[in-house]
Amino acid sequence: MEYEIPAGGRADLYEQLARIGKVVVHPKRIELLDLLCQAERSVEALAAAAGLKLSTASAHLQVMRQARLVETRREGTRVYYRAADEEVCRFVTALGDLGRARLAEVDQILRAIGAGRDGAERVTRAELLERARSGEVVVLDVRPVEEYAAGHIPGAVSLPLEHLEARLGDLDPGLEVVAYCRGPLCLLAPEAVATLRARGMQARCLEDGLPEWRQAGLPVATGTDTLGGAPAGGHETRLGRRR
Amino acid sequence: MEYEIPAGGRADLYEQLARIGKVVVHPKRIELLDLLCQAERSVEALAAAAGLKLSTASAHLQVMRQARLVETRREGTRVYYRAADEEVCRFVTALGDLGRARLAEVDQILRAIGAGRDGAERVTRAELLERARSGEVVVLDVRPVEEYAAGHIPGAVSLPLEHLEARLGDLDPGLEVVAYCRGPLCLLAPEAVATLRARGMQARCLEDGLPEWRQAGLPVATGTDTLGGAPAGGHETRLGRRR
DNA sequence: CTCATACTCCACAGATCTATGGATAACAGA
DNA sequence: TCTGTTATCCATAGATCTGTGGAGTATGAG
Repeated sequence: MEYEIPAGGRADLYEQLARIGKVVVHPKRIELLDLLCQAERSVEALAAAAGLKLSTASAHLQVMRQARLVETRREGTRVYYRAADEEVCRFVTALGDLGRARLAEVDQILRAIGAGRDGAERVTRAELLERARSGEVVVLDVRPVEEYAAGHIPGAVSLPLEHLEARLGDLDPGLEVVAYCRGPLCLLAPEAVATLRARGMQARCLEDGLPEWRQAGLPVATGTDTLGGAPAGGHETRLGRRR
Repeated sequence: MEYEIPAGGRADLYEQLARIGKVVVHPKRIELLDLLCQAERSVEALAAAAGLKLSTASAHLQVMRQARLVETRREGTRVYYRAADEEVCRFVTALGDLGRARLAEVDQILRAIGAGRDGAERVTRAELLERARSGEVVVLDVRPVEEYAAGHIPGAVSLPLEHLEARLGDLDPGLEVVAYCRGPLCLLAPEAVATLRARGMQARCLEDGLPEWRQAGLPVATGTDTLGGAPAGGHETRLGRRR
């Protein structure tokens, strides 16, 4: 059921753009797209992450595919979806930015849930680059490991929020921590920072998340060669002292 | 009928963003928003421009207002709508960019209608700035006068496409013309350039349109102090020799 | 070949959206 | 106050969208 090539004039142009609009008219589709901007995932994983039945998730994904915003890759019996293009992530970012700029409710929700910028200034990308080079800070990627593997700030350490408590002792108390997550609408990094500060550690959030980092043209590393969140090889690894 | 403040958690966040999505799910609303990114207009004018009945246009505008993407100003018996924010225009631009990047149909339509980049490279903003400073080119704003009045490139001359033929003689044949319009999805400038070239004149399109110019942080002039498109004060004015 | 897994497709009922004509409201001018 | 203009609101019928369970399909393992 491919889209036929439109015959008419200008009107069709906006009709085509509305195909994209159709994707972001449903909250769950925005959520799915947001997830896909972090890393590719199977339908099952997406359904679980967004709290959807499999058939429903699949249907949503078809809508996104018809708008060409996502593409698929088959691996055995499993189908992996991914954002089709960097431009797609830029669009999702723009949507989030617009939401924060225009909808007071968005800020209210963020604040209510706890993303309150509790007095803490965020670290700018420029500042992080400078301070990371001189080894003054540990950069913590608090997203799930799959997302870290799909792309992360070079030199960042993967430590998913769920494992933070367990590995607190491995963090060098002498170094400041800079945590980042999916972006300004994501609460992982703010929560991590709150936890760390409760223990008296120096910690701040990075402005925005990985997608924005990538969109800024900064380098992104892939793979999970570093110490993962799930302590695989015992606990003798010490975070924040790499080289 | 204001929106109630959401109580729940993360889910509401995407629900809020979907309010914005709701605006761009309908082709006519995208068209209206696109128009409003150029200049404010009355409901009547918008309805006419988009080919809608008054009541239908009003309904669409209400949707856009509930999403806080547009604001209104009353003047006598007439209500003027405008884009609420520069961020709104950025979002519309991002939508268009995504459409051109992902939907082959969009490019096809543009090409079919005649926006074919007929071999002609477009002028970059940087190049225009440089060449305009040395007075080598005439910058032509071929959008309707209202849009020119609402904002234009400083030094640009307003000459709506519909009046181009009539005022061809006023253009200095020795200067190259750079025409611009609403943006990459707009056909006014390409048509103007085609017309000029058919007369053997040197003419090129500017890359993108005024919204992108503004978003690039470049200066924008308002008002219509210059020679308008409708020859008001006779024809003795000669275009392209301003100082 | 058979079975299990991971998806996609389908039919359908309930909800939501759209366009439209006419009623209502706000305002300017006389 | 009365009238004409401009815009919003309302009821409604027809179209489209959503979620769901179950049937159908592709792939891999045994």
